[in-house]
Amino acid sequence: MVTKQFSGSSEDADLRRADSLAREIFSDVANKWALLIIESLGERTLRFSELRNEVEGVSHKMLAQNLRMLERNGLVERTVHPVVPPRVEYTLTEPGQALRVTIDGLCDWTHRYLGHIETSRHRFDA
Amino acid sequence: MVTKQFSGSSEDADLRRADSLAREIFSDVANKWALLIIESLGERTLRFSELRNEVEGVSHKMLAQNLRMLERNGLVERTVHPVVPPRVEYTLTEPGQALRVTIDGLCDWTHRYLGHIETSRHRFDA
DNA sequence: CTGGATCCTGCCCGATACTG
DNA sequence: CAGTATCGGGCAGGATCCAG
Repeated sequence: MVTKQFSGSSEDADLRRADSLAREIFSDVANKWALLIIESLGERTLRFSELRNEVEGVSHKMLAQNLRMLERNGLVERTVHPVVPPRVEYTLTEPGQALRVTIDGLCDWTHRYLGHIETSRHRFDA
Repeated sequence: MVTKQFSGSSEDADLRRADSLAREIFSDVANKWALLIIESLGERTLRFSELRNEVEGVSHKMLAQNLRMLERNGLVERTVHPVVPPRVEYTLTEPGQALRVTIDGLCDWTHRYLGHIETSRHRFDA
């Protein structure tokens, strides 16, 4: 075994670690529910139950799971009001807002090419 | 049973159909492999086996599956050269290129906030 | 109302083998 | 080389129940 690192230097290791982290984040973010949640939040502050209504078709479990994930990554901020019944509010952080901008781009793209895609599908299915 | 439509007019039906189509497209596109494939393609033209090497970690099956899906939606163009062994090349269409631009934004975002996210995770995990 | 924990089902996806 | 079909294990995700 070698004491020194392989191809050389800890910079390579750092780069590899950053890459794997980027991949991880990419996997977290590139999922339907996360994107829809962020898009629904926009610049508003919403409660859990409100989000449940906003994000069409999301289950209780998926919403909770993704919100925790987004909170962990620092994309949403979770504030608990010590009242009964409990009131918990979610809002996008600055990184979250930045991400939302790119998601807006994705939505724009979807609507712009809706027609192209529909006809392309029809042709393909024949 | 009613002969007339519910809330009225076929425009509502059109809107609902467009929405469901948009959701469908969103689900197709908001998936890790599709995004990575599009990003890898960029403005190049690549063969199946080349894509297999480019997109780190993708399986034969997932690559074929996603390529068919992208082709169906008209985001990639598939050209078969009638030689042996067969040579099949993939390239982004104009809608595909447009989508790639927004994905680039996503990648930029990822790298810009890599640090934020890492520290946020660390704090959260405590 | 928020959000865990648990069970259970269906499907995703990897491995493999087979055609052109 | 490119692509499809099949099988099987594992995990995603819905339903439900409970706790604070």
